Amino acid sequence: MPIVTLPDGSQRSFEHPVTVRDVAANIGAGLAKAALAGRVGGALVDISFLIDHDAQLAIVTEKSPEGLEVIRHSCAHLLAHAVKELFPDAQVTIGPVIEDGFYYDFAYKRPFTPEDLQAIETKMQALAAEDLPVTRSVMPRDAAVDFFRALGEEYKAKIIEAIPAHEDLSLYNQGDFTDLCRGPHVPSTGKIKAFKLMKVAGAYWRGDSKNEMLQRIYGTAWTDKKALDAYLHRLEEAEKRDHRKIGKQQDLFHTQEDAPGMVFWHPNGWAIWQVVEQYMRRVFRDNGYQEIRTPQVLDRSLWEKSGHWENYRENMFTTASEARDFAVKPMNCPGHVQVFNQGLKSYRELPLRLAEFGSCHRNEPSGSLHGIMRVRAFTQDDAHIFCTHAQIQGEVSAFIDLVHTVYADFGFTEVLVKLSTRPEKRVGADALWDKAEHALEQALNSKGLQWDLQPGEGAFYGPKIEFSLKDSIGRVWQCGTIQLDFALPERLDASYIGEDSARQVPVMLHRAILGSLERFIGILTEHHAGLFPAWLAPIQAVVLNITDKQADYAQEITESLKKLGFRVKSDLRNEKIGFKIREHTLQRVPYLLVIGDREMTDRTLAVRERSGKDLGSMPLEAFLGRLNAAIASHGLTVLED
RNA sequence: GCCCAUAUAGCUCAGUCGGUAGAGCACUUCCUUGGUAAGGAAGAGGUCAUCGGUUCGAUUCCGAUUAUGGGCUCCA
Repeated sequence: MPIVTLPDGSQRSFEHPVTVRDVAANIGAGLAKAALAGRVGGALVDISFLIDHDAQLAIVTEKSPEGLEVIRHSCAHLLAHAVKELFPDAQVTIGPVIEDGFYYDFAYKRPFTPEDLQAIETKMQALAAEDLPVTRSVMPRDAAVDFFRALGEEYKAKIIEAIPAHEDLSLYNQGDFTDLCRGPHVPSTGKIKAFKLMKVAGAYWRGDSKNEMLQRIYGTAWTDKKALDAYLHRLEEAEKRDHRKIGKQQDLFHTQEDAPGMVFWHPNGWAIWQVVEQYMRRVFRDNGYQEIRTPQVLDRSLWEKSGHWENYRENMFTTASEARDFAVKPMNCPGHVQVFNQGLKSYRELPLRLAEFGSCHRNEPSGSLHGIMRVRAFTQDDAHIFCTHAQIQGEVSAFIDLVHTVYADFGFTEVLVKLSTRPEKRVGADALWDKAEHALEQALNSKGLQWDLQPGEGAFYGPKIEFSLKDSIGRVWQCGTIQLDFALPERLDASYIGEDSARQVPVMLHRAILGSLERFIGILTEHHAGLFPAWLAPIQAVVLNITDKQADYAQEITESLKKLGFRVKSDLRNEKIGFKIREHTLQRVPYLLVIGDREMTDRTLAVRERSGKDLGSMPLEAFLGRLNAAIASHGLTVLED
């Protein structure tokens, strides 16, 4: 005689065991129709699930995040169903829910074409229209292996074989299609109303590059057409702010075949770079770092000593001269240790913080290159802190504050933090790891920060903290990191004289805030959708004359602004003012300074923001006040656009 | 590196069922001196990514290479 407790605390008792569907119907016919699944206790179940004892129950509809997940999962099955109908000899593998949708991996003798995709989607729509009931059944593991093997589904059989023998498995059936699945699923295919297949791509079986390549079909699914359209619209918006597109439009940089994965910075892009670099240089200076510069190319023996030659040789650019092998540096740390090693160091000199805008080259796999976000030549805001074990926590703690300050200055207020601990393959004694992980944890907790633990994800030489920021459209970018290193100082013979006059090996902290400047500028570009705030904008203002009568005055204004250090240019072309305004607005110049006869007579400027807002005429000094305020605020308090 | 797709003017793209190509914008010249998102006219501009094959003939078909894009793997 189950008593069912609903989320609002109300209770209903029943004479017999009841299904989730029964309870929903008992509450109301509308709810019964809307029910997609149930949550009994903590577990998600089908609406056919039988409740035979007292339980907490929530009816899951499309209004809840779980409901949407169930729809997406069922949509993945619908995809597999359609593929099996159209391509009976394709084999199914797995089809999980992912952010915004789902995918399903298939093994098939030939690649799916875009036309296939269209046909599959049409088939899916037909199967959804049939509103086929989705039913669950249970089978012992070995029977399930035989069942799928009989169907010729080798991959599925392999998946099931990996499950312990004593377990029963649930199978879901719709029409002629049956798939192994934990569930739950929607009660019938008609509940899947708004979906679209997005793309087909290769994916390794079990995610291992040694395995064969399967074909993954990506799809998106939503509760209704409106939500689907909104999602597709979001994708379009994201595409509009693609840094590669904006980089071309605003003449920031280019890449070409001769230097894959390496960036040619144009004056506009380099202006942004300089702002970022000079800003970080100041951060270094104000926080006890000393900037250095180390060689680009170093002898092979150094890389052998550091261990890079052994582990990363494939990804290093090498060169040779006079019978010696060299490698272009993929990291700055070995070079920084060389600087540390010059002269005898005392514990009194620690912590020693050495910073470098280190230009590194890594021969990344060709398939992983992406615009300026993933490149082969990049520059980090890199620094290494040499310190004692006792200093670790203090240094990490100060760094956590610094990361947040810097991100806030760039307009990123939401920062996600992750702590990665010892991996299986590692160097250093466990006692050392205990201490190091503890120090990082303490530092995080002392800040009252929310953070996630990633067990086993640390580097082989030490644990690390990673900092990710969220951009204006909610995407997460991992940028900052601080990593403890117990191995490299020892390998490269770094030491200092301790209080006890004995030689000690310092701990080394690798740390970066922005990460790769190339990538960070890409992130900034997409974050701002090309509307760089005044402090970052490559051109901060353009002076426009109405007719060439005002050309001299316009030049004079331009020159005085340039002398004050602003990035300003004039546009004296024989064009109509509307034309010039359109061009520079499209170039996202923050301020347009229009000069006609009136302004020339009054010694003023007519100021227009790129948003189109007319600020009226003002003397140069008044504009300077405004520009300086906008720059100083980093665009964070002066709202525009 | 692996799978799939793509590569045509400075940019965005069309096109050629195999007979060496076209638009808009940009560019140059001329006219226009115009007050807040495109004034007008004329002109110039392409070894159709590279290399090879098929063919009387290839930008088009086939193959390879390179790069780019979307994924997968990787990211010290």
